[in-house]
Amino acid sequence: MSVSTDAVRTAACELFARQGYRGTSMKEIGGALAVSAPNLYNHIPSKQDLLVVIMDRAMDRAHAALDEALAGVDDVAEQLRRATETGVLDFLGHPAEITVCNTEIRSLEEPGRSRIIAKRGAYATRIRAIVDRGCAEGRFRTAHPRPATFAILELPANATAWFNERGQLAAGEVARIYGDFALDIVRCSSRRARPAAPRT
Amino acid sequence: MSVSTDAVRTAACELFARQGYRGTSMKEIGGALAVSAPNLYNHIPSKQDLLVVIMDRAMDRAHAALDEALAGVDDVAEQLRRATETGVLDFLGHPAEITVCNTEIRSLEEPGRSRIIAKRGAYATRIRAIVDRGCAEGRFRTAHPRPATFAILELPANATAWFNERGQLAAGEVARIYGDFALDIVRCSSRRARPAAPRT
DNA sequence: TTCCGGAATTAACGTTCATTCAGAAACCGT
DNA sequence: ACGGTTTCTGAATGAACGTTAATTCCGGAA
Repeated sequence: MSVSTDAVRTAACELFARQGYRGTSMKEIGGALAVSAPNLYNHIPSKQDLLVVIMDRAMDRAHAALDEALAGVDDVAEQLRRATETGVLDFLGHPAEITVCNTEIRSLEEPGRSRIIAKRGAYATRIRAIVDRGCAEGRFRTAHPRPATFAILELPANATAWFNERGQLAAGEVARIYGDFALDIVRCSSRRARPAAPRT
Repeated sequence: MSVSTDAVRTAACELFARQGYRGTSMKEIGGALAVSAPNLYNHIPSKQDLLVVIMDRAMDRAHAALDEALAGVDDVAEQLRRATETGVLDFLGHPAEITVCNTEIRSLEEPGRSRIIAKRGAYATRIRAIVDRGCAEGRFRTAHPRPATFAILELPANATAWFNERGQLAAGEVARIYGDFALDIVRCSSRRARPAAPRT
């Protein structure tokens, strides 16, 4: 059976996440697929392209997940909760991609770099808009929407960092906990009641 | 004037933060000091040693800053606030060191790696102890002290990430805002009143 | 059976890198 | 002005890297 383009990207993503882009050689990526390094070039144009495509897809997936999470939701507190929960679930479900996104932006070369940074910025802007609306509507009482937005944007990455150290919590519970953190950070006044999670 | 060991470390730290450890060559480090690459070896034993010492010192400084911040403070909420504020101020004051600490652990080789990871773990344990005590005393009402601790540990790094994008806020204000975030996250019931900061 | 195209390999190229070494240059107390 | 020490450089080394080239292998279509 032959090596597929996606298999190369998956193996590369795993190695990039663990060792970094520059710390991973084409030989290692090939080795993960029991294949020689030059053979990879039958399936992908370059090492840099691997990185760009991995990040591009992860960003698109994050945007799509946010679209779906917000569809039909009007309450701004519920929007923020869903956005955060979706982010956490997306991150927990694709830890390697996310690690690469968070640590290898500096390994990107133009023109991919600008495009991916723009996508990341667009995501931040969408979250920021929710926070601002919550403040405008008086639902969020924080006096610092900008720092709060940045803190919230980092929550999913934070969940990824320690999740699975021990397997005590299910992903859904983690997502709910972090959704609460987000509402705590903006000082949401009235939030919808949720069933209590077990103490962790 | 001759190149000092500390000057090499400072220049290396700046470059490591911007380009990554593997993405920075000894020639570049020398170039930053207007000096040849081989000459660096008259002042430092190896490139890896640069990374280890940078991280080691940053960790020691963080521990010392926490010592000082907690000295003579008994109230657990005030402890958490001071710990967070001190962390933010330390990070904002040494952004390059912190960036290196947060992104280049994977570039560490043994035996330095284990030692530095242990120091990082000890710091996390100290913060965790504060959160646990606050919960035990009933001051913190969060049902999830473990995730809360991890979220709080990331706050200083988060502040560093966006600080100075525009110079609107002074470091002290940022520290106070993040101190509030920490208390929000653990759901601290009664917190000491603070003068209001300007809206951001 | 023949033939073609993709998948794979080995060899090789040019580059970059960390590090070593031998010696030049600069500095300093005398 | 001198001798010794420190500081520095250019040349060189061996290894690793991304990538290209030439070639072999194999499965399926004609």
